[in-house]
Amino acid sequence: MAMTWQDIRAEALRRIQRREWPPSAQIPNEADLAREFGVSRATVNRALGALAEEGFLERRRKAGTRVALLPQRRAQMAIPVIRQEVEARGQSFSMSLVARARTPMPPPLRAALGLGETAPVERVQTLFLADSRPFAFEDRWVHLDGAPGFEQAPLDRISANEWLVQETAFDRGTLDYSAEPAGTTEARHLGCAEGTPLMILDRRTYGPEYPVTLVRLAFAPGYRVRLEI
Amino acid sequence: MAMTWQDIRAEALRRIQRREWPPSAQIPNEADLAREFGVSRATVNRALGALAEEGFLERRRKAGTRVALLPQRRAQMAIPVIRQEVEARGQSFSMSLVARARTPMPPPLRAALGLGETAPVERVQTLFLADSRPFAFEDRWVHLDGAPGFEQAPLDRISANEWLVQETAFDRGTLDYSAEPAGTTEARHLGCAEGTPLMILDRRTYGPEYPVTLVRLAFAPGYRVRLEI
DNA sequence: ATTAATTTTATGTCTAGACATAATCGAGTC
DNA sequence: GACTCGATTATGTCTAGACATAAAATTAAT
Repeated sequence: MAMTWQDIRAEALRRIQRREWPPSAQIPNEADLAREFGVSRATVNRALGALAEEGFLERRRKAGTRVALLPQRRAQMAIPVIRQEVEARGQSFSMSLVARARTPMPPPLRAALGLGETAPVERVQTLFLADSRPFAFEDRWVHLDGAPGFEQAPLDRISANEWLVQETAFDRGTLDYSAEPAGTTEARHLGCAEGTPLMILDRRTYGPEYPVTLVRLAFAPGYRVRLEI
Repeated sequence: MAMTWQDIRAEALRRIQRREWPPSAQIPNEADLAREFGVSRATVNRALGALAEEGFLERRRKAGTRVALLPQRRAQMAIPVIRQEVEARGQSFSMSLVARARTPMPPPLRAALGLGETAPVERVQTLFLADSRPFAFEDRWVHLDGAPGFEQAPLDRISANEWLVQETAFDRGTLDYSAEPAGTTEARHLGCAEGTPLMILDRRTYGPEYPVTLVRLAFAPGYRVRLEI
C-alpha cells in the first residue's frame, strides 16, 4: 500500500508528461509532496533526485524544482571491448596483431593526447575479425607511463583493448565518431575499396595521472553505433 | 570532518582502481564499511549504489557486493535539438522546409516503427543550416496519432524536431549512427558529391502509447559525434 | 541423492528528525 | 537606483533504527 520512491517517480513523470506540471513551471516543494503522498520527505527527495538526474527536472537549493524546458535527455551506450561486441552478435571472435613497435608519435597526435616530446609510446595495429571476416582495424598509441607493464603484454593472446581495460585504471575519456573514406591501409585490411565510407572511432583515454591511449578504429562497412535513450 | 557519501564513493573507487579490491572480489558489507568510515549504513549504501549505477560494482541482495569484472562503462551523449547543437558551436542557425506531405509510408519503414497499414503519417523534409551552410538534411515520418496537433504545427517557424520535443511526451527510443555514401537527394541538399561519406543518424522515438516518429538525418561531411565517459 | 522448506544474511528502502548549504528575498544603507 | 547584509527557505545530506526482500545456505523430507 505504501508508496515507494519509484511510485512517486512514476507519478511525477506522469504529471510532467501530461502537462499537469508544464515545462518550466515550478512544482510543489518536497515537504508538500511528502504530505500529499503520505511519505517522508527523504522518499520524495529520492524520487525527484532521480528525475533530475534523468534530465526531466531542474533543482536548485532555495529556488525549488522546475520542469526542464527542453527535456535534455541523454542517450547512453555501453562501451564493450570488441570481443564482447562481436560475441554479442553470435559471431566468433578472432584477431591478428599486424604491427607493434616503439615509434615516435606524430606531433599532432601527441598534442591531441597531451603528451610531451619525451613521453614513451608504443604503437599497436590490430585487425579484429568476426566469423573470420574483417570487423575493425585498430591503430593504437599507448603511453607507457600511463600503462605500466604494457610492453610485456602478450598481445597475440589478449587484445591491447582488453589488456588496458583490465590492467590500467582509467577514469575518463572521449569518443568521437565520424564518417570517413577508407584509406589505403584500411581498405587493404578491411577488404573494401579505397574511398568506401567507414565509421571511424577516435578514442582518447585518460587515467588518474597520465593520458593512457589514443586509438583510431575503422569499422568494416555496414557497422552501426546504437545508442538507447 | 565527517565523510560525505561522495567521499566514500571516491575512496571505494580508489580501492577498486588500486586493486585493493580486485576485479570480481567481494568487498566488505555495508555494515562493516559503515563502522570503518564512522558513518551510518545509509551513507555507505548511497555511495556503493552510485558506483553500481556507474558500472564499477555489482550488487545483489544477500550475495553481497563485488567489483565488476570488466567495468562496463557507459558513454553518454546529450541529445540536443539541432538548433542548440548549431548554436553551441557559435554558429547561426537557420532552416528551410523542403517538403511536407501526407504520403503513404513504405512498408519496411512502417514495420521498423511498428505501425499498422492504416496509421496516418506525415512526411517532412528539412534542411538545417549553420552560418548559411548546409549542416544536416532531415527526412522524417511523423505518426499523427502519436503526435496530436502536428498537422497544424507551423514548421516554417519551428522545426519538427523542436515541436515534437516540446509538444509530445516520449519516453524511449533508439539512435543508430552509420557511415553511408551520399545519395542523390542528400548530395544535392548538402552540396557535396554523390558517394561522399556521410554520418547518418536513424532515430526512432516512442511515446507512452504510440510510436511517434522515424527520422533519417544526414549530416554534412566533417560532422563528428562526441560521447563522454 | 534430490528436492522442498526454513533460516540466515546483505542489500533495498522507509521514517523522523536534524543540520548544512546555496540562493533568493527583503530591509536598510549609501 | 544600486548595493550590502542578514533572514528565509528549498534542497542536500546524515543519523539511527526499522522492516522488506531476494537469494544463498542449511536443514528436513522425500
